Amino acid sequence: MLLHMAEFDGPLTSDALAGMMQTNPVVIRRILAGLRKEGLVHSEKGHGGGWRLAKDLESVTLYDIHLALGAPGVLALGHRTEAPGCLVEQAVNSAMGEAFDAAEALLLSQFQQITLASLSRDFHQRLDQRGITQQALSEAAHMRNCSDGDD
Amino acid sequence: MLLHMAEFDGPLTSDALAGMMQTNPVVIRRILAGLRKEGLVHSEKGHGGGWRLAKDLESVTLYDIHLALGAPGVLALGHRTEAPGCLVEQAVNSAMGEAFDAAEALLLSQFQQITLASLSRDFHQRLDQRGITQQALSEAAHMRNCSDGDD
DNA sequence: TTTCATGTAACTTACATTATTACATGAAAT
DNA sequence: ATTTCATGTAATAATGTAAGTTACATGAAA
Repeated sequence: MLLHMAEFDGPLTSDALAGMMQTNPVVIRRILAGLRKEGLVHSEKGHGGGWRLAKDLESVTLYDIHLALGAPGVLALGHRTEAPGCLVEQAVNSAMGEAFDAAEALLLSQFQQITLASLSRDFHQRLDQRGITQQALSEAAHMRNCSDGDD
Repeated sequence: MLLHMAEFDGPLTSDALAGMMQTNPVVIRRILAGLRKEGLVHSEKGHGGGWRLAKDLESVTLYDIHLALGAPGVLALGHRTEAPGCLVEQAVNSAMGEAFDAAEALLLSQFQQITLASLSRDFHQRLDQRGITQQALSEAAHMRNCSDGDD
């Protein structure tokens, strides 16, 4: 979504973004409200209002976004109990916890390497390969980018 | 659950296991049915029936169990669409996919290092630290191990 | 003053997981 | 043989979480 905002010149409304992301405007607002708290986006009310990126593409990583989204759990396999009385469970949690921590650390360290700028470059490369000219970086072009595929 | 079975001398019924795991007997059967297909456990009907480990503790790793459970997704953050038309989404999926694959590979490689035997050793170490004698490795002892804590 | 857009709370829907019920199958004890 | 016990499995219900929706307040520009 941030990349879509990056391509568009001017603010994008929750409605427009909801159309791109195929979801509800309120869902967009909920998500972007979190990102705004971390200074990633900026919003304006009223006529000509909407959402706008607040930072340079080079300075925002997937890790920043992850944190801004509340650092949700990355691993689907979870320990049930935090401090179980069962010693068997303690042993299992201990061993799996180490493995989980290592995997999560690796994932997040990679997130820190992925900037919005790098993703944007990749996106434009794919655009060129598809043979679409750079002329129209308008909302219409965005819509096309998102619906031109096979879905 | 397999470690509980390892400690107990003789077959354990779904009911007994459900008590230990604080869930329903049918849930136990469903799970263990999957493990049985991979040869990890064995079941017997009727009087004196129940569930029993089918393999040596040294020869079973968390990875084996993971596979036997159907190799469920390990990562909670997922791509929505498999082959999206949106080029932005393609770029994001590509970058995140690499990070995910690396993290998952690391986690599973660690699972391969963790055997039931190693977990059992850790468990017995914790038992000793708690000062419980080895004398009673009966079901009663199991129940105590699981309820003696602070939960 | 109207229109547009965000800000939020409250509520509803949808989905996946887990739990439960019910009953069939098979094995051992009586 | 028949009763008892335990798994095997399908069908259904309950639960919890995420997503979607409605409604309305707030603020800004036309």
